[in-house]
Amino acid sequence: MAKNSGSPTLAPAREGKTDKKSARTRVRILDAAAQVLSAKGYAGMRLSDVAEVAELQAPAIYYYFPSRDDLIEEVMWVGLAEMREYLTSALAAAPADATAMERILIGVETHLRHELEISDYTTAAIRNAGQLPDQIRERHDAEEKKYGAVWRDLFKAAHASGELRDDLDPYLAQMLVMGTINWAAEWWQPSRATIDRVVANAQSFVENALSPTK
Amino acid sequence: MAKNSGSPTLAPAREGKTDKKSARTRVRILDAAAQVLSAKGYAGMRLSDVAEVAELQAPAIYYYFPSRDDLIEEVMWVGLAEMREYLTSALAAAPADATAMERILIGVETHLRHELEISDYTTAAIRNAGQLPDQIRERHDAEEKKYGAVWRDLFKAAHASGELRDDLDPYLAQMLVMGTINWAAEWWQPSRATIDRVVANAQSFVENALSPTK
DNA sequence: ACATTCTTTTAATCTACATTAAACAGCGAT
DNA sequence: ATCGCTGTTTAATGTAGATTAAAAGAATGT
Repeated sequence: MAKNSGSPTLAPAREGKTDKKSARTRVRILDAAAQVLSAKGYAGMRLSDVAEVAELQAPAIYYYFPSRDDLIEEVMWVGLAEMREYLTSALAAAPADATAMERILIGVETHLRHELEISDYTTAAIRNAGQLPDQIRERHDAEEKKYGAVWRDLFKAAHASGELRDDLDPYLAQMLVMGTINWAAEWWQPSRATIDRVVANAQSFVENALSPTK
Repeated sequence: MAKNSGSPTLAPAREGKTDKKSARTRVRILDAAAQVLSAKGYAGMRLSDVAEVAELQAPAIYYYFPSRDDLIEEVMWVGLAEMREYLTSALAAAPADATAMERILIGVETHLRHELEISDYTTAAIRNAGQLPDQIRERHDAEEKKYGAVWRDLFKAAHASGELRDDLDPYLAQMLVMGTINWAAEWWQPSRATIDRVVANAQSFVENALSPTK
């Protein structure tokens, strides 16, 4: 059930630390929190569980995070923020003459790969987005809006260039695509299909879902 | 935020009661629980919150449900079970010569309409499916499997009759479609689009996503 | 009016965490 | 070998919230 490979390298931006030794512990706690948060939910995430997964004692967490809520806030934020970084840099790397649809398919791939690799962060974010106390929710909502905006532009462009079937509302089309790819974190298991296969199927699915029939 | 219109008429099957007066209170509690469960999650659902929404005192809940977990189990179950009933009866009502794709689109419509109408039950089920204690999870998983099986048959049929593009894996295609429609409960708001519009867009989206390009 | 069964309320319990306090261990520099 | 800092542990503390007990309050039939 533990699915966190990568390093949420973004996180420590706030602190001025570029250390290595204890910074690793911090990440270990963050990963553990993502895992437990995803499995038990906002209210169900016990610090003792996080501690167990991170292999230390609960109060040690307070050395790195001022409170349980701060820890949760960071988990909720990391997945999304990283996701947006990946997406924007992937789009930036695309050839300048890429069509809107090609860009959307890049988005599908980037989103899926990142989502499935750090799925604890993703499912934590998905399942708990609605359950957060207002204070925590703010930062998360802001980040989510930023991420959504990137996608919105892609769909606007596709609509403008006639790459979107005209019986589809661009906003609804975007939401339907987001569902297609977000939901993957809920069902995907390495044993059922490789990430490559999922990506290929999703791209084909989305492209045909959106494109006008010639 | 309160979105429960219909009557989870299925529920009292277990008890031998066909009453009216207090049965209404029971439903009120169930609806309230769905709402709170969807908003706060399994661990975050306080009986006092449920009580407040249902407009009674917390201990009164114990008159109708043996424990918090039993209440939750029933909420998790009702949405799914009703959904399957709707789906199977809608499919049964379809003309005998309906194509596999037509049946899938019936499924899309049925699922979306039911989901968006009783969305508290749906989002509760979606968000908490992974967070339940094993005991509760069982019944839910069983029901989920039954529901998934209905869909699986639809996709098998579509695959067999060549109505599914052959670069799509039937299993993955099913999951992608489920994502498209399940996710709607997370973003849909009556203010953004009517249910009819959502249904129409989703059907068009799914049909083109799946159908071979002639 | 009264007994009986349903329904709901207020007043105790009891336990599981988050958080805080206090103490301990490693370790580099002096 | 001792000081001071970083990181971690064990031992309190406090509170929220599920559950249970006991007591009212309706409703219904007689």
